[in-house]
Amino acid sequence: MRDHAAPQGAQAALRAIRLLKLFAAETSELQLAEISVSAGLNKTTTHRLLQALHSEEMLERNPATGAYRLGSAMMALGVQALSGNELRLRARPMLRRLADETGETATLEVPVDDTMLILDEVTTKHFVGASGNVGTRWPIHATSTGKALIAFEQCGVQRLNSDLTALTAHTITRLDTLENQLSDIRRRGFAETVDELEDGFSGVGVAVRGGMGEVLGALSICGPTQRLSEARRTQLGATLCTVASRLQPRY
Amino acid sequence: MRDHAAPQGAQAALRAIRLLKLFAAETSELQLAEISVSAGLNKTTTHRLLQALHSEEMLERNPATGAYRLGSAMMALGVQALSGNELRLRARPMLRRLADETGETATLEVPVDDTMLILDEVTTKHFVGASGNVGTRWPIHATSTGKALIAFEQCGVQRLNSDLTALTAHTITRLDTLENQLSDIRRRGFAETVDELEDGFSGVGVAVRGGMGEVLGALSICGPTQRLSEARRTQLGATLCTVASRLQPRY
DNA sequence: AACACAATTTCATTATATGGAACTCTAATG
DNA sequence: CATTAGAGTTCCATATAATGAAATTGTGTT
Repeated sequence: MRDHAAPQGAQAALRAIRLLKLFAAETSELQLAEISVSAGLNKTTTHRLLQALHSEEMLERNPATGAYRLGSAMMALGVQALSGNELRLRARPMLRRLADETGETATLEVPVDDTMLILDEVTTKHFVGASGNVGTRWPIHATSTGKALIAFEQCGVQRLNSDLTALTAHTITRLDTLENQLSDIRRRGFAETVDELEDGFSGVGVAVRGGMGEVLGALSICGPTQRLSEARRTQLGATLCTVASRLQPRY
Repeated sequence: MRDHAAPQGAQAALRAIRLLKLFAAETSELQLAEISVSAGLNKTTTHRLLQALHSEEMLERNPATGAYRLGSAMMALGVQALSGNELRLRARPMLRRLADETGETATLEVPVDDTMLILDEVTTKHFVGASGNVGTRWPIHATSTGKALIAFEQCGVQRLNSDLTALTAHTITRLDTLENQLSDIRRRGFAETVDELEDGFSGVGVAVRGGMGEVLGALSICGPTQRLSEARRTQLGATLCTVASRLQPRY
């Protein structure tokens, strides 16, 4: 993506993929006309690409309304992507321990465009399985994980547009303000979010690397701002850095 | 797909999608050369399409080997597809009841090309959550769910090639033999597999429909052949037909 | 019946996709 | 060290496939 630009000569393929991504939003069903507008593509072209996606079961259609939604092939590939994700498997026991030791919520997240996708989450309230936020996505600029990621990822900042959406009164909405934080994050090794994603919600995040040092995602510990004082956040940051470095494979 | 042919004028998009589908198999990482061969595409073309998929994070690369694997965007879309799937949500309580009442394993499955993807599964051994087979795919021709599906789905048989892979000595390997079963399945309302997928494993499956009668997937009850006598399978078939019809939304 | 808007189809033009060939990179071998 | 093999990447001319304007069909509402 940002460190690998889209190639010349694959416009149609890219357009199809970008159509698919429209369905990653909360709205599960979309009609041709709205898709065409959202994608900024001619209706005929959109129609043709949707038919291609439909013919391969990446999208299916609601027969009552004709609207498109993600299909069974998408499910199969998604499940395969998740179950093949080594990081997720390796991180689970560590997440659980983090949640135990801190009494807060621990998450593993990976970047998707300008968001962070929660891959796994362990809270102290339920130790059983994935909890409610797995699969949700949150803006990079408002999350500790997102900030940690772009601080360490090559060309990470390029994931963001110049206008950052305000989620609370505390959200950083200027790219240059955010960029000013990055060297500090790099120095300390962790990033923070304080009432930026949601009022009363704070978190600490660190980047997670693969065996060759490449940034794969991020870990976080998060909870009510009330409980996450600055001193505590610093402590949690140090804990997370230790865990992240243990999570990195050695070659 | 089979009832909707691939359009003219979307060759590149289709090729990209078909490359993605190569990663649905068990092998999680693939290199350019093998992908090119598997896809039957020129290496340059393959490379370009892979770059497109990579730039959108549908695929990511192992930096040590350069090999491609499914990426974070695939995970996000897959999770979205699963969580948006109404059938899965509606079927869960029924699956649990089925497993309780029968003492066997109950599954919900949807078709992906010539396979059935297990979307949900409840066994009597663990009532807690998804068990080990969710996300796995099995050949349509050897599963009760697959047979039930193609019996009722428009142009369902077109999902299959003329040569059906033998998994056991009992697997049906001729398309015409399988086609001969379909009218019987339609008459009875359910389909069976007996030692066809795996020796000692049998199942009963029924098609599941949406509100306009369109075939969405299938339900099954399965277990050791020893326990699933013909008489019992008939009984289970009737039970499944009742459940399937309760599962169908009414408009 | 008329109207509005959704979806689908047609077809001429040309932009984009294609693939052969060359090049670069990396690892293994003599 | 030089050579070889095979992986990945880049270049570029050509023609194929993609594009989109316009027309047609389908559906629901008044």
